[in-house]
Amino acid sequence: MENQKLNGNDLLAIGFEGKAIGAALQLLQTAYKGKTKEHTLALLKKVLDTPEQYREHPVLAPLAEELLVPAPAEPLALKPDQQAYAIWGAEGIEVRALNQMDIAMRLPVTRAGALMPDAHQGYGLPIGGVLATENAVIPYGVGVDIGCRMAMTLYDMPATFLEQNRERLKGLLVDNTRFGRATFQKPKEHAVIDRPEFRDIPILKGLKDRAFEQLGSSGGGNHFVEWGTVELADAQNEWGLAPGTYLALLSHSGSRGMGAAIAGHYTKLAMEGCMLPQEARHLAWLDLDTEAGQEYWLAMNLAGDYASACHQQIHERLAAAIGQQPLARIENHHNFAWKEKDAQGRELIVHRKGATPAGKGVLGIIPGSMTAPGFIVRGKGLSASLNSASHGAGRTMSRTKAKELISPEAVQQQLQQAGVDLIGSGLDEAPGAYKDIRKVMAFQQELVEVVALSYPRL
DNA sequence: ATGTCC
Repeated sequence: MENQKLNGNDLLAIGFEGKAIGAALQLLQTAYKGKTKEHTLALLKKVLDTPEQYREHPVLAPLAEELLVPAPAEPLALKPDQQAYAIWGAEGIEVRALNQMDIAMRLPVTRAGALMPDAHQGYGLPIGGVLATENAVIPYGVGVDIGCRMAMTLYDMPATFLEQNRERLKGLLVDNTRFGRATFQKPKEHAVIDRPEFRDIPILKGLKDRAFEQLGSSGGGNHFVEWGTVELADAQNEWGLAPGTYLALLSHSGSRGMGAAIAGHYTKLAMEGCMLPQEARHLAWLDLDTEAGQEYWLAMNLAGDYASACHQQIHERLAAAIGQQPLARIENHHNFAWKEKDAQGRELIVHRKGATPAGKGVLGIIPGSMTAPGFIVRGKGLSASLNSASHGAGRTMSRTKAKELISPEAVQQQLQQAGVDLIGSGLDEAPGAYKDIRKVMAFQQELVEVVALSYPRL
């Protein structure tokens, strides 16, 4: 009798919602008829609070199962108006990259952004995009190759050393680097492989063995290791080196399969929990207060340290091979997220996806192409750029288009003209596939000052 | 970018 008065509104009042209301009302049609309303409501409240305890219950199990179904993620709307952001070298940036940045500036978590002069289309955030969010990290705002970076060591070089030792130096590169799917037969130990994250974070457990196998290797795509000469013009340089010409080893690579697997795993998680409109779906974020967000942050940092370890080993092997200690070392990553404070002292998550950190006095390396010079730069700390600069020249055409349009003969001629011995590369990395680095540097004069030029040789 | 599709 009493239960005839118990209706959906009573269930809403104690916190039931959605399909669980129907499931509970259905139960009440057959069970608990002789019980008081108070008794039944108290029981239902207990099921609502701890449904896992009623999974096996003879009567309440169907309701418990309904309560245990995870609620579908709420679709999130983009803000109607995008926040303003600064662009350097806008005339050289493809429309698709601009459109992607416009969408990123409409995310509810976005607080600031900027676009670098080498920008081009990527997944979600464009390459060359910088995005500052509040308490949220976007796995595709970091990119697939987490922690991808540049590293350079400078060596004392008698004027004619490189020219007189081309074949020997080339041989040392072939012997001491690994590209594509090749790895070292016996990888060198490194402390990064013993990090506790590899056992504390489930996804990393399965990635440790391959990470060790790939340690010290470079991968593919635009990754390289090269000998070159550095023309150091700045007498007030950080290393106290005399202006002049130095032998330089320059490397570009990232976190190999490990970073790619982390990016894939957490992007999928983010997209499941953060439903965005189709045009923004790859910008799904993880809240840093959630377990997944904190895990990604730790895994991303480990991938960054792993990428750094690979460069360390590359440079260690080649320093040993030429029997010299480096005079100076420069390193910077350009696919990563950092916790940084803005001008108001507010902590933001700054994603740089193919952008060089350029805080005041911060050194970085911006490579040109296989024939064009790279630039060692010192950041000027411009806040409108979120303390960033480009991470290279930027592509003028897609990889597919480059393979179609560029002839091997044309590349040969460019290499010869620049005095570069190429050990190996695809046409998709040909100089013609990239913008003119000198123009790109001209666009970003207010972001960085040039410390030295680096000329690729072999 | 990526044992280049689980």
